[in-house]
Amino acid sequence: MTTYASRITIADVAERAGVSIATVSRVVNGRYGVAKSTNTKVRAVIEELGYESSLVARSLRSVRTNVIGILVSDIEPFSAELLKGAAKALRESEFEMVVYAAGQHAGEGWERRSLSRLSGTLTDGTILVTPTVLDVATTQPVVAVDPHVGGSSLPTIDSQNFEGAVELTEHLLGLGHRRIGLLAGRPDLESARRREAGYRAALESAGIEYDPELVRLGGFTEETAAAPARELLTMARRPTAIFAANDLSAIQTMRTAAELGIDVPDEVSIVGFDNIPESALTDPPLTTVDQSMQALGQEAVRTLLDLIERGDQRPAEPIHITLPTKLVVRRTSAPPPP
Amino acid sequence: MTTYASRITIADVAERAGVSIATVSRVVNGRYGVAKSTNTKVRAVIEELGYESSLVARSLRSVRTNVIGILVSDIEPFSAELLKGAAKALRESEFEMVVYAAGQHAGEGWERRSLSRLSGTLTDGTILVTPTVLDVATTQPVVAVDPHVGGSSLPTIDSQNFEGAVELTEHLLGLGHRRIGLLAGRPDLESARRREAGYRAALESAGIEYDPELVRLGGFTEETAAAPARELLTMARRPTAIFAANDLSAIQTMRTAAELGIDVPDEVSIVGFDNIPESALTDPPLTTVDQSMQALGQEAVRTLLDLIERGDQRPAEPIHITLPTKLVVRRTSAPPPP
DNA sequence: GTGAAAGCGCTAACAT
DNA sequence: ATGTTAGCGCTTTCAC
Repeated sequence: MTTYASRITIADVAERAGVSIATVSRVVNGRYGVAKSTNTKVRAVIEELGYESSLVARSLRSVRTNVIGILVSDIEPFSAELLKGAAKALRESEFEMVVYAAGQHAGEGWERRSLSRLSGTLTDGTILVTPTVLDVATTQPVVAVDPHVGGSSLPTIDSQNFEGAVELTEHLLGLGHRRIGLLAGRPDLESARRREAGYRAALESAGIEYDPELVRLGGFTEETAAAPARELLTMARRPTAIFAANDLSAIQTMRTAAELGIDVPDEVSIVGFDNIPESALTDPPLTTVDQSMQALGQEAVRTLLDLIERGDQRPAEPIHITLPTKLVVRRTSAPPPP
Repeated sequence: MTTYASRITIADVAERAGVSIATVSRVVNGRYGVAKSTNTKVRAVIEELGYESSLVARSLRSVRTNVIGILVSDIEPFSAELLKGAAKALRESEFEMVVYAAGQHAGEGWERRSLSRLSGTLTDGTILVTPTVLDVATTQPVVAVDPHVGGSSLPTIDSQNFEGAVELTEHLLGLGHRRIGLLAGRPDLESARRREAGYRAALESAGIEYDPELVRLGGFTEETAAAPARELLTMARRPTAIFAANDLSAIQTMRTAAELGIDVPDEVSIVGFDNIPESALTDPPLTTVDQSMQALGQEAVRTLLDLIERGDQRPAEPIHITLPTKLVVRRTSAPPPP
């Protein structure tokens, strides 16, 4: 039942080495103007005591920390993939990263709160993942990934949501489907809107009239998708295919279909969007659109580091990078039942 | 080309509200002894200015931050899964989390460095993921997940590596394999050692002599596994099955087999360990052992929060939680060629 | 009920 | 070459 030891500070090192804390700081940061003998002695003490400067205290004082922040509302399949990509991109740099997950504190405007809590200190720049507000007063470079609202002045990275949705819908049309349900995301999310627009555009090109009856709001989570998925699946004239606006809601739709004893894909085709790893694990594996979440993360890091290097200025030109999507045909899509 | 705005601090709020910063601090933290009218006024200004206290500055001063830290050397499939689990467990608490990824700075002893940089400030406690050293002088509660060395005094969460390896090896034996190669992890990693021990124990029970010729060090990464995998696959008398010590090296082995034109599983069975999502995406999907990385994360969070609640003392009894593993038979394992 | 002031660990002038 | 000092933004006594 020992209590925890107290942390070793720069003062401990200074005292032990018989120098001032300023000197220790100089040694730690490799500044010029320290006698070789002093340097050696201080280094020895640092080693002996196992001292490591506190990122927190340091960041409070100095401008540059060589750490970037990635703010997510939660760590789920989408953000986890993105983080893998970000970490990969960071490996080639001198930067480290802190990920801040707001968790259940992620109510409306979590990104603004998290941003003010971390930015301006701790980090040299920040990546906002699927932020819901974008008019953040920033102290530092900020890059938004897949923001929930469009038309931002912030540098933004997203995917070809519209094109992907068109391709996916055309895939269903090509299989012979004419009654295609849409389990849409929330209308306040930009990516959801674009996917819905793609769905409508593809229908229109095929000369099929848009039927609002076949469209339900599914949100982007399993919880919110359950009820509307059930509605779609239990309609008198059931759609022969359902396009769920993301994989999580597609997976939930498959689950609901299973509960109702409806076979996928023989009785109804179900397709998603994102290509999270989990989508390949469903039974049968899900047909979806790959939006390369890792690439989103990599691109966001590259853009941010570039902005940081560039110094304390916003970019002259608005930055808006859109990455390609790709149809991934697996086995939940098939011709409609006769 | 605007420069970035400067951050709004407690002083800005105080000035605007015509009170001292101490009062603002009291309001922010809900302390007693603030007149109702003052409270209202200060809150209004906070709202107006969009002020949010800096986690960094706050943590420097006060003990409790309601934030836990998770230290990983990198974000890859294993740690990403673990983070998902941790985030899930955190949703039921009032805590938020910061993940610190050391990235390329993750040399020997990264966890000690990262720990001193973050702990004692910023966080109320820390989870160390696959740390290589364990004799950390801690200021706060620390929980280790899947540590690389055994026999630690730190609270530890890991999986039944031994039992899982036994079960996996018995699966191969049951299919009729007698020459089973092992692509082992590094001997300095506890989990790798346990898996190897399980492999040997299963062979022994089956009355098969251990053949060091069939064992190669594969490390736990795709890069390090490539060469030894090739050695195993190109031996004069090739093993009929290969047990790779984790999924990443198993996936690399499959890749190498494909390059050599060796069919999996008809000519050689390949199995892994971990059940990362990627393991189900290989062609054919990989037979492996599930170690429920998400559960590791959840359990680590629960243990840590418990320690934090308990106050500033180390637990009286050593904590060591071992989670069950489960064989996942997919399609890379089959009877040996005749 | 509120403000002044000390100080958390550190860096960056400014002295010497 | 080294030390002294002033903060960074915040919380917390201690006065009033």
